[in-house]
Amino acid sequence: MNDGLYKCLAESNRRRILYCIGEKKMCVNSISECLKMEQSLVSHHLKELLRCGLVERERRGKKNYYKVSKKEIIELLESARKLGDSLEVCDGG
Amino acid sequence: MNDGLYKCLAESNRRRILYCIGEKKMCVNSISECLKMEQSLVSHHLKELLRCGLVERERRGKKNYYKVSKKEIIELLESARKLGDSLEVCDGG
DNA sequence: CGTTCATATGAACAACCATTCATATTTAAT
DNA sequence: ATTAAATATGAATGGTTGTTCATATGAACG
Repeated sequence: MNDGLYKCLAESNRRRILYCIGEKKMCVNSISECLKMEQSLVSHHLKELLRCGLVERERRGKKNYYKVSKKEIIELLESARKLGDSLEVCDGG
Repeated sequence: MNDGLYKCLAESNRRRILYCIGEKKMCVNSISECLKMEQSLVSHHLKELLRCGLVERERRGKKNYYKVSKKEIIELLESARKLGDSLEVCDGG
């Protein structure tokens, strides 16, 4: 069923992290600063992203570098965003 | 930000409903029977799908017919499924 | 070893969400 | 108007999840 992927992408901070990393490799601190998010929160989310295979980790010295594991992930985010924009959200009524 | 789309797709029963409807138009009862889900549950989920613009409703007599509002939605589900399958999920460790 | 930087972890809490049950609304037919 | 069929709604509940805070782990270096 692979609920994990969907659940993972459903969280806006996790999507922000993925977008932030993009095609680079980034350590936790950089992501944390870049997004102005608490370090521990970034860490928690990275753990979840790792668990679902959306990012990969590369330990180097003190720092841990993360990268998005497949370019298709960003592409998926892009098409979802476009699709989302094109939908007519119907609120209250 | 349009969190709605992602949140909506993150729920497996809602995805099942979308897949079930596919390119057809279906009334609540049919969906309910087809997926062996309680009528009220289907109704609740359809309401959410409607709210996010993922389905559209067509009232006809007693019955309400629902259809997936854009074919891109099913396509997105498909690519997400494929991507999900290709990811190496890393559990406990 | 002790210290510092970088990251991970765990507990606790609040907010959210899916499900169920019971009931209301709507439409059509008699 | 009554009844039945189809769907919607609301309250209640249990479970999940995001966030924070405090603390632990690990790695490098004096």
